Amino acid sequence: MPELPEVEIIKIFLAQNIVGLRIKSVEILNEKSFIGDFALLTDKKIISVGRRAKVLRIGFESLELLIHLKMSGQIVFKRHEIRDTRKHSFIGGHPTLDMFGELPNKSTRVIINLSDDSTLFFNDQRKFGWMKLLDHESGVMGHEFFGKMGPEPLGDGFSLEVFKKNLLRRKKTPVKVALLDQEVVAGIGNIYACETCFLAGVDPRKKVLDLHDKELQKLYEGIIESLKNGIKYGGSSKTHFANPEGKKGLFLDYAFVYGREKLPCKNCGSLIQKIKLGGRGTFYCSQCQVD
DNA sequence: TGCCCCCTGCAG
DNA sequence: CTGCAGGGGGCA
Repeated sequence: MPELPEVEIIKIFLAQNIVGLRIKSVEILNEKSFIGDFALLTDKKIISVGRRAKVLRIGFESLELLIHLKMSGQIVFKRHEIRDTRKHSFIGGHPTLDMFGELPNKSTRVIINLSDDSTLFFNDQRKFGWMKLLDHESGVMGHEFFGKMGPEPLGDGFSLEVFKKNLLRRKKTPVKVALLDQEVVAGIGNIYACETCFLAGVDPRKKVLDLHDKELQKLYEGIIESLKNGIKYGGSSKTHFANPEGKKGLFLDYAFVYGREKLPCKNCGSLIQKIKLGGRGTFYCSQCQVD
C-alpha cells in the first residue's frame, strides 16, 4: 500500500498525536508481525516520530520501533474518548474509523495501548509488513539498517547530480524499474514511479542508458512533483490506505496514468496502456511518453 | 539482473 | 478457478 507520501501522512499524524505518551502494553496477535522483545516497550515514553523511505520510525529514549507497512499495512489511531466507532460515526466527509470495522478486526496483527487510553492498531491483511524493535546497543539503529538506501527525494541531499549518479548505476534497467530501486532513490513505489515517467514524458520501458540529459532532468523534477502531490492530496487510497484516523487519500483522482488503463490520457486523449515491467503493472501513455 | 516467495482477498 | 494487488528479501 504505502509509498513515501502515504507513510509521510501517517508520520505527520502520529507526530501530532502520540509524542509524549507512554506505551501501556503491547499485544501481539501475529507472531511474525513483530520482531524483537515487545515487552521492552512497556512504560517507555514516545519521544519522536520520523520516516526514512517507506519506514516509520518511532523513537524512545533508548529504543526505536521501525514499522514497514509493505503492501497492505495500516496504522489506526483510536482516541480514548471513542468507545464505539460505529455508534459515534460522522456522516459526510468527516474521517471516521468505520472503514476499519470493529477494532481489532480480522487483519489486526499488533495492538499498542497508550498511556491516555488511546490505542494504535497495526492492521495488515497480507502479513508482509513488520514492526521491528531496535536498541542502541545492538548498533542496528540508523546507519546499519538504512545504510544502503538512496537519498530522501524530498530532502536536501537529493540533487540532480546525485540522482543521475545513482540512476546510472542501473544502465540496462528499464527506467521505471530503476525508480523502484530504493538504493537509487528512497521511497518511490509503483504508483509514483508510473506518475513520474508520465510527468517526464518518458517511456517506462526505456533503458536508463538511453535517457537523454533533458529526460533525466525531467525525471528528477517528476519525482519531486508526483511525491509532493501525493502528500498534498492525502495519499493514494486504491484499496487499503487511509490515514490513522480513517481519512482516505484522493491522489488517484489526480493521477495521470496509474489505474487508468483504457481511459483517455488527461493530456492527449489517447488510451492509457497497461503493461508489465519487472513483474509489476505499469501504466503509461504511448503518445505522451515517447522519444 | 530476474524470478520466486512471503500472505490474504477480491475481481474477472 | 486464475490472476492480480501501494513491497522487497533471497536466491540462481
